[in-house]
Amino acid sequence: MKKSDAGAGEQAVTSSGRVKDLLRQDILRGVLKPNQRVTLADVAARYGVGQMPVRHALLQLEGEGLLEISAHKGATIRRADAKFVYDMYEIRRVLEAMLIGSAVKVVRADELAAIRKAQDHFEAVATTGNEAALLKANTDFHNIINRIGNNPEATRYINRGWDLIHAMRLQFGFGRSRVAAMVSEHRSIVAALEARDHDRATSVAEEHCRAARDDLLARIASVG
Amino acid sequence: MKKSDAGAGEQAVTSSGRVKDLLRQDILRGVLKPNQRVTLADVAARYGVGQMPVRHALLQLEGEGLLEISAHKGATIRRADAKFVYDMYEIRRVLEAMLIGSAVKVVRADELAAIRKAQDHFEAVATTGNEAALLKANTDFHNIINRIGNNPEATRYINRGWDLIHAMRLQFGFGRSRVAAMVSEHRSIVAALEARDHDRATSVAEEHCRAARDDLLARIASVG
DNA sequence: AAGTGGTCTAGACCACCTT
DNA sequence: AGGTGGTCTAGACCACTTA
Repeated sequence: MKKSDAGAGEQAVTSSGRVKDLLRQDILRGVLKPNQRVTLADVAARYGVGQMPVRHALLQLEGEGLLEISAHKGATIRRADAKFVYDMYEIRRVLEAMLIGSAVKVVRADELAAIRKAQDHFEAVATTGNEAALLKANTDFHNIINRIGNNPEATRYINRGWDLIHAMRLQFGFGRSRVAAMVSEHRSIVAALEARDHDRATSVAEEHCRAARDDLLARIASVG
Repeated sequence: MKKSDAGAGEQAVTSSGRVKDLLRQDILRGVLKPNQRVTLADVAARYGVGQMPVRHALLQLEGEGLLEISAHKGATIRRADAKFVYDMYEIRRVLEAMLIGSAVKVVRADELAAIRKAQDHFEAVATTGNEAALLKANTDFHNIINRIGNNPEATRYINRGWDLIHAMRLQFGFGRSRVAAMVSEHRSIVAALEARDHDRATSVAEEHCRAARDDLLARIASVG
């Protein structure tokens, strides 16, 4: 973990970095809704900075796929419809399958322990009903496995733009039995990794992804 | 095709858009080499604009994965080693397999005709030995198929950052028999699509990608 | 035809890396 | 401490959108 990284979790040292993180949070928490316009003056006034750092932040968030900018017309939060959700989960499905397929061949005992620990934490959070914490624990679990897959580009792609999906998940919540299913699917993933069973690991990971996708799409459809 | 798009091929209407395209070309043609620092003052002077449009262009290119920016330290062209090439081709392999798997189920007769036409053009260019034109014809061929896969996000991801790979390909060239193999592999892809054979289409596409990867890696290794 | 809002220039400021 | 070079402010300019 380099110190100079101004990534999502770390402390931003520039104004534009701070604005970027604040905007990301606003998107995640639904303060900024899909399809909404974002003007330089508004954001600059809200956060007490000039327009330039805001513009830099917007350009970077555009690169992450969270919003769209067109010349002389400004930025709008990317609108995320059912097709977008479906497409994003399909990408995640094949990339995670690829990564777990690589991971299963090289995973070490201490890495398996870290995965199990993340899963224990996930199961603990699952009993609390705190969906924001659950989302984070789930992300952590998958990121550990993905990183062992040893393809940093793919790991980046998987998380790119995913904040939009997380925002929808926070808005629509999980289906009634989905949390319990997640726990059990994660256990299957861990078991497949421990058995170093390549085909089972990839198929279980793909099924996990499809189930998450279908649950979210059902939640979206049921609300309208 | 929207007019307001300031995308790669179209006419950029802003200074930063022009600078972005120029920088992309410079990366592609090897004027800017991997690992090289890119300073605002240099680029601004070279293209006769202020530093701000340059900075905007750099931020956007960072989002495309072509370079890295760290706060107060500036931008460097992303360095692309053998592992990076391998990883990028792995991503392309699984995403293109996914897309052709979708495409084979929905492809229409007129789309098949367009694919065949692109392949005819590719074969015509293949006889000329013009590698830049060959690269473009190859990209066009694959983009047509990918687009039929109807996952715009995935299509975007596939092309994201690929300029770095193209730059290496232009630098190292194709292996002796690679061009002929590309022609024949493309024909297999077209045949699988025409037969609407899902499994054959995905496996042929994956093999095509692996062969391209191994050829480029061999070229890189042989030069040193 | 005016208003809104994005784009660009010039210059001040300041973080980082030398000597 | 000085130099280099990225970051930010203020304001002019101009494209796009109302009426």
